[in-house]
Amino acid sequence: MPRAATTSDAFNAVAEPRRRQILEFLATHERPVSEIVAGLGLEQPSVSKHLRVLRNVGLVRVRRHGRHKLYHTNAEAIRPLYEWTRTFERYWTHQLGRIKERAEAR
Amino acid sequence: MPRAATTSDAFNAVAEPRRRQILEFLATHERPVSEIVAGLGLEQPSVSKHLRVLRNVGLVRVRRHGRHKLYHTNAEAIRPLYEWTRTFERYWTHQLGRIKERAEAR
DNA sequence: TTGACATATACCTATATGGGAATATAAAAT
DNA sequence: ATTTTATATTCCCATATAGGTATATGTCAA
Repeated sequence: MPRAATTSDAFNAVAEPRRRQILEFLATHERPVSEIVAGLGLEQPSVSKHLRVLRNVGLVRVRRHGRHKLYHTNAEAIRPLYEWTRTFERYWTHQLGRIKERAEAR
Repeated sequence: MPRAATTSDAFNAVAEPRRRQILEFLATHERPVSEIVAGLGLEQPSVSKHLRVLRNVGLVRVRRHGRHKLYHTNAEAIRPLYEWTRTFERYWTHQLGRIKERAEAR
């Protein structure tokens, strides 16, 4: 079985560095594709493809404006990733947690 | 160009659901491979392979104990993911942020 | 309608899977 | 030394890329 599709969930979509860049770039304002191309120095078809993946998992939203399409990051979709990583917070914050953990392991 | 290797960074390693399960399972105590196999209902070779990926990106640590190998999650390696997702926090917490953002977009 | 601009899709290619089965390696037990 | 137990690795296969190039679709302008 091959790896899961990038369109299967936000975790997979975000695994690609360029897509993370795009999400950062679109977090503050909505922007047309051409600005992403110019801003990040990527090929236009490449950007469109990444946007498609991001759109499929709900990480970005679009609206038409004239002949442009304005994309922006939908932060809500990143939240589950945040929540998941956050469940490990206690394990890196308190050294105590680790020491305790090792004691329990015996 | 194919997708980046799962061993390239934590983002890629964590994109696989089973690996996330393993990380959760090994967060509290260290455990031998056999317990992961039994606990998550996966094939042993599959678990070994996932552990290899996780080890390569520093998401888990190992130590020998008799003929067992005890694995445990290295939460520190998850922290960068947490930090990255956290940068989007203001965009989902305050509705204000969004309204402001839309105003700026014009 | 025709042309120019903005995005999206199609097609091709090299590559990295992840699972399953079989086998290899390592270390304790007898 | 041999056997048993615990993990790791190898091989094979179907599949999903991500980039590049060319082309299609969509929308406004003249």
